[in-house]
Amino acid sequence: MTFEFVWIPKPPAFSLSATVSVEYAWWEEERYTDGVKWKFLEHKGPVFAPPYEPLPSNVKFYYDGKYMKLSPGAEEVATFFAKMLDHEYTTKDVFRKNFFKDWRKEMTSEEKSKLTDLNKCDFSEMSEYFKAQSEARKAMTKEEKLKIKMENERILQEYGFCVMDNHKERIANFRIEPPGLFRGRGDHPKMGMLKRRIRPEDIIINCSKDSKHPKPPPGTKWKEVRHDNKVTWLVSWTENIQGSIKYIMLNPSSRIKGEKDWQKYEMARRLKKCVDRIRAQYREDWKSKEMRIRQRAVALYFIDKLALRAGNEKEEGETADTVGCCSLRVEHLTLHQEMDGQEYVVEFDFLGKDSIRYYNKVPVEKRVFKNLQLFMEDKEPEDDLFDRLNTSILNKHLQELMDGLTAKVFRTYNASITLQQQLNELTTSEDNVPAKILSYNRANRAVAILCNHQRAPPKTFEKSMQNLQTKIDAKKEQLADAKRELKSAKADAKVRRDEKSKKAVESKKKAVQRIEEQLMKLEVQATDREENKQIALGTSKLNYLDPRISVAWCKKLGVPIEKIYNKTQREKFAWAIDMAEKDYEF
DNA sequence: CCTGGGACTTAGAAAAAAGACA
DNA sequence: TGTCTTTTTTCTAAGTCCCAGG
Repeated sequence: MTFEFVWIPKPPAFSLSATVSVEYAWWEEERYTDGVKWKFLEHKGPVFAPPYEPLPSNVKFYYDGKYMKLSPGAEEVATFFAKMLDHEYTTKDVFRKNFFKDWRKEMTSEEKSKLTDLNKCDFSEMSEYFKAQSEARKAMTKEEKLKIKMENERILQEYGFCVMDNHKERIANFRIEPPGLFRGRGDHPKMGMLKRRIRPEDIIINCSKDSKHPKPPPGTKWKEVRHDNKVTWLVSWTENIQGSIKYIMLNPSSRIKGEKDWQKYEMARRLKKCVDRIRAQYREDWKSKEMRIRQRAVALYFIDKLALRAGNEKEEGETADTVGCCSLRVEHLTLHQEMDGQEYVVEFDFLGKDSIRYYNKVPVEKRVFKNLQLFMEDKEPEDDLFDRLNTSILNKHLQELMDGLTAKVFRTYNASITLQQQLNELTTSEDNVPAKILSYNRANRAVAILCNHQRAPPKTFEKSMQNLQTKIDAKKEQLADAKRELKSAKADAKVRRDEKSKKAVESKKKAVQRIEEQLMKLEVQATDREENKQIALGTSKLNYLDPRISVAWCKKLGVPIEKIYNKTQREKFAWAIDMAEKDYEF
């Protein structure tokens, strides 16, 4: 098994005190069973955001057309806004209002009394300055770029790894989030608020007692150093926008993340074994005389059939207004007794996680339809559809149906089983490799559609499609030429009847074949890209599809694993690549 | 039961790096 | 060898789910 990290040849400036090996197969070792996550943990702490560098004096800020020198604190916050000036965010009312309110808190009392209207603030010189800086960065010489790269590599080597139980592991996010303006997604009531700078005094360090504790920067102190081996994080701090805790944790390639990921798929496979029983049960429950049981059963049906998320309650006004299954409101669905020749159609239209729109028209069984009518009766649009249900009730029920079962397991299960089925349906061993990969992507796509993984169509999508079409046209012409040449070579060979012309025919034939193959590849690529316009495959690949299904498929059909997983993905799924044989079944 | 905090997974956008192309 | 395009990596927000304490 190869399990590679990128090592630079020179030794790091600092070495962790334990003796460790990097290459190891954690999946061959024994696991903790008692909630203990590790016995030894040593790391160097976080990397803080670079301190603020004041603007050069020739970069000016104007208020109401007049130059104004800002105090360092106010200037820093102003630069956050200036850096986003080209972004749509800065045109939004809520963003501007929140920003201005927080900016004023950083101003001196003099500034506060002068700067009273954001519309009169002119950040354009700052904005130009930052654009020029980023241009300058692009235009740096090779040597300068290399120097920066080396420095980053050094920091990675020093801070990017930790030792957990005899093994050196990669840390995922060892850099503290820099200060800036909060960018929520969708209609977020807090967009534009100032995300404050994190100092050592805000930081809680978690490591083992017997490790070399990380040192805070000179002249500073950590908030706390604790030794909690029931959790996996190395560093935490409380963020000021929502008041939630942020963590530094390990990379997906690490043992601690990998084991959990593996477990997740094993849980989904357990669901596979009893899903028929559970489905029969909730169908029975549609008829229950108890409203709460009916609601629970219909919600579970949606979660199973449509792969909806559980839908926890959210605090109103604190976040964007989004919902999942249990938090659906009456206004999010429309019932159609009959639609497009189908009976009992439910039209869903709501914003889900990340304010991604879920829009779907689904024919449902009569009993479900009737239940929905009942749930919606005498309710206002903004009322909860499932007023007798929440995620806690639902999960408690699921727990009783199968040990460890929760709502999200259905998403994992349905995603993985769909991939497996689609791969079986779409691929044949006779196909060539590009055709197999197109089929794989289509199977992956079916899952992404099920899970509603969308992306904004790339800004350059149309152009990139056109470019590809141009290539295809050129290739077609090239093919026509090659065919013509082949024809004349054949005619020539017929007249001459010598070895040389025969050989010429053969080589022309080969050329035609090669070009045909290239053309096919381009056409497949075009199809793939077109179908992928608004669909994001990455999320399902990384979080929902049992990697062993993909590994087995590759092994069975002779597709190199690199065609399916890039380097990062291969690192994350090293366990599956090592374990799964071609006959693996989810 | 209900609430809030805590720990962890999942998510798309944006930035950076790599690759293709002129 | 720079320039444009595509892929990969980084970033951090936004979910899920569990648990403690009232």
